[in-house]
Amino acid sequence: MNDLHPSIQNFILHFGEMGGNWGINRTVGQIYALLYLSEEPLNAEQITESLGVSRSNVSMGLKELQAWRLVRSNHVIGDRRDYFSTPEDIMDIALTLLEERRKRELDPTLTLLRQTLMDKPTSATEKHAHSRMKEMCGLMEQVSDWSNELQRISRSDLEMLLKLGSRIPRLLDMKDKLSIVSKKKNKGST
Amino acid sequence: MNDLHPSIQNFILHFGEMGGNWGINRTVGQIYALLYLSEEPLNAEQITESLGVSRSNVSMGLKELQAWRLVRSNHVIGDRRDYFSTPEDIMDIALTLLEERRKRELDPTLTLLRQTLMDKPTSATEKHAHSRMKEMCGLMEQVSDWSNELQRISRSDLEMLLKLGSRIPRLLDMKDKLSIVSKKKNKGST
DNA sequence: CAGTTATTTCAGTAATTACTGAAATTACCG
DNA sequence: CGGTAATTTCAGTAATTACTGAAATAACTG
Repeated sequence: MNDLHPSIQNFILHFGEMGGNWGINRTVGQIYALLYLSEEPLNAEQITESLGVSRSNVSMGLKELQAWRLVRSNHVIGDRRDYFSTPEDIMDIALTLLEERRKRELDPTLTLLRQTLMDKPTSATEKHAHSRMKEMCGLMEQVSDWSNELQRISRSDLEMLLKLGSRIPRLLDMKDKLSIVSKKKNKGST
Repeated sequence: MNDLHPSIQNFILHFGEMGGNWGINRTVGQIYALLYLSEEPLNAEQITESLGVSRSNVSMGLKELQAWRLVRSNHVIGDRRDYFSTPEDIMDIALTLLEERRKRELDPTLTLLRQTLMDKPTSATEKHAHSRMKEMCGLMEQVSDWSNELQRISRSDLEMLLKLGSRIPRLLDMKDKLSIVSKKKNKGST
């Protein structure tokens, strides 16, 4: 943790502290931050020294980050050690994060909801619960679809979409107008 | 936890277990699930009985859910107790969740990044770290803008947007065509 | 304002999660 | 193979977080 520039230290410490809010622990957050800022890939020993945590803790942290697909291991010729790095492209990182969170936070609930909604409710209480679950399921499916679509579309479309910012309503307005136009032209093409 | 229909029980238990992935604890997840499915608002005592946890634990859980703005307290005339419920509209709930998560997961990091990026980097290492932070900051700002925009737009626009699903590229394509048209007509109105 | 009920706070404890160091395993090398 | 370096595993422990019950506080009521 020493011998790092203060601004880099702060970033690493911050990621450690934010770990709680992000569902990862301190060390995992710090490892990620260190690798994210590092110019070249680092081996486990270097990470251990930089962060001042145990070698085994680093090993477990790296495993978790690899499970998240946020860190990958590279190899250097003539060196038996693993070197770790984060993907270069910030957009890759964001998409990975989005997909992994969908998998962990949405999918299990969606599965449960779909199963539960197979049965017809009987009592009034059940009917109400059933309809609440249906609303939740519907929304989660839409969010899940969006997430999947973002993974699919071209990088340039993705960047365009992100840059939209406050111009979203204007875009939707265009959509309306266009679909009216195309309806007139060729009888309703949603 | 007894005297609830199995499908309701499962939902509550699932929310409890998912708590870990969502950054809340088991009890808080269970309280939310119970209130979400409940036909009418419940008081703390009823929640205590339904879930089989201590009264004080329920009190703390409700406090946390209120801090998240996911649960509100209502009052019944001629009854001194607080009754708790979740907002009816699933879209309200989703927007609240989105905003609270932005506040907790994005804003603090954004603040740190902006501060750090005020200083000019000197060494090569620092320069690289600085540029990485800049990329992260830029993306986070775009995501944050989107999140804010979603809060602002009309409910019908929001629903339209959510329903888009796999038609996103088509929409962006329209945007392109339109902006070309308007450029031709009145010399560039980005 | 004395009595009653509802709610919150908080110190102590239970449960869970994170971390370490030692031992085991894996991967490579001559 | 036997030797060595790198990595992982895991039992034990430390640290953190969640939960409880008792006591304090707050909110009403006659």
